[in-house]
Amino acid sequence: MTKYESIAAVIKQRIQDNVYQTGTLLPNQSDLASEFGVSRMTINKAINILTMEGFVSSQRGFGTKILNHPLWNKDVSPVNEYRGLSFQMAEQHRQIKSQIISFEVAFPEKKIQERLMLTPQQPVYQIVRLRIVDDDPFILEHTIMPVDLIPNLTDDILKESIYHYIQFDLGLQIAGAYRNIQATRADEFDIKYLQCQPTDPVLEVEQVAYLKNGRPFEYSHSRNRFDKRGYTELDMRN
Amino acid sequence: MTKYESIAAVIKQRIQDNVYQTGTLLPNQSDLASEFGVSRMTINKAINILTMEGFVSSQRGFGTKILNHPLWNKDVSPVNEYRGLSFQMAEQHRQIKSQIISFEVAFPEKKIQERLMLTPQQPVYQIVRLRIVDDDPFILEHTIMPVDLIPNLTDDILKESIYHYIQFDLGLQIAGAYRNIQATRADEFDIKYLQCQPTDPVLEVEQVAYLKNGRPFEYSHSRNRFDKRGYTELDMRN
DNA sequence: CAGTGGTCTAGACCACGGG
DNA sequence: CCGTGGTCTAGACCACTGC
Repeated sequence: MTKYESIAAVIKQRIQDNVYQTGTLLPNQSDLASEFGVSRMTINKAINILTMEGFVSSQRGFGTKILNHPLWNKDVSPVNEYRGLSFQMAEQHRQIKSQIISFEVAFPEKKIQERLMLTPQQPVYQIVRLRIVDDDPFILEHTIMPVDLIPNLTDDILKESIYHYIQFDLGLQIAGAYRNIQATRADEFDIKYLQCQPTDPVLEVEQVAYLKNGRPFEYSHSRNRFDKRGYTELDMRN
Repeated sequence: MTKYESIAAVIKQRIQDNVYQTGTLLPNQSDLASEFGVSRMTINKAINILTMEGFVSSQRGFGTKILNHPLWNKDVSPVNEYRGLSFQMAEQHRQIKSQIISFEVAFPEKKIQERLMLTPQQPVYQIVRLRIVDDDPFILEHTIMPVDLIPNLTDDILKESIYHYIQFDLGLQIAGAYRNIQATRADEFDIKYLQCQPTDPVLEVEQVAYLKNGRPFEYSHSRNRFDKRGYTELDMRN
């Protein structure tokens, strides 16, 4: 934990505790620097985090205003998506189960070779999992990962969290992801496993996720029941 | 344009011109600092931008690797969403027309009062526009904005770009937006104006956009034809 | 005008990855 | 071990806001 992260956490707590009230201004950066015994650049970095997370908004020549946060009750940590669904649900005290529908190894198709930067000879896992939250089918996930990057994947890991395995057991660092979100019609798979009607829409999230070393490690399609789950984001800038 | 923004632009250009090649490492930050005649912190800030935009990925103790960018041909500028659809389409040399379906002023409903932080007595515009790209119906936008924040809105502005008017004519600064993306069924409006079938899915983006001064200035629902438009994002971290 | 945040510097120390 | 990027400092200048 760096200094600016700790300071951001303290200020966030003060906002939540109404020590700093919504609609008012934060103390100026110099005063905060004195209070925390750090340089102003460090305060500036802390405030940048809070800006990205949507808690405050700064204006040169004016000050830093505390915003009425649209997602107070939800998770807005900067690592949001990369802890996987398991973590998110645990935070909301919801029970998640994963049913493995298929788990195979094969050589990648052309499209996958391109997306994951693979040769035709590099095998991939092909995983289909049904994520069940509080006993209701929620998301049908089709995941493809290179075997050489993610070795020794087992049923036990798939039933828990792949992301936990990648980050904590393999020690790999995740850089980010590219996503495309579409609405589509339910297909036979969705009808069977998500228990959709044939005329139901489905929210489809296509994702390619990358490691810090530059290699894509996951290509996935998440098919979400339209009445159970949306996709929420907070997009704030400096 | 700040120094770190210019430097980021130069480095990005070198990547595009293959002066720095995909998969190799960038020169180290000290060398770049010498070359550009700036301090290393400035180089660091420039590289942060490139990281957020998905061009490079840094690892402490190793270096900064140039990534195979998933969106080379698309717009990844950091102000992506805030220039509005008009600007995006102009960049792709596509023709956009806006048909005004309704444009009224009214007192806000309860839900809108909450979302836009208004009293029941503060009037709002209620705008419905059909965005037509290359002569095909594309998006049906329901937009609500407070009259006091966005004065003197006219038909002419609505046919062009509201975002341009807000930023350039009114001089307001946009902080960001909260979005929720859902798949839904087509309703009568969609069928009539987007020329959907009754069984077609629709991609719905609900958005609340904020100014830097903390006031929400827009509540909107964009209903996108499922076969014409998805929602794409690049989500990279440090 | 005084006060604010945004940027920038020239150093420094440290954590980490690789040989 | 060395070289890397990440952080941090104590200042400085500037652009902008509001009065």
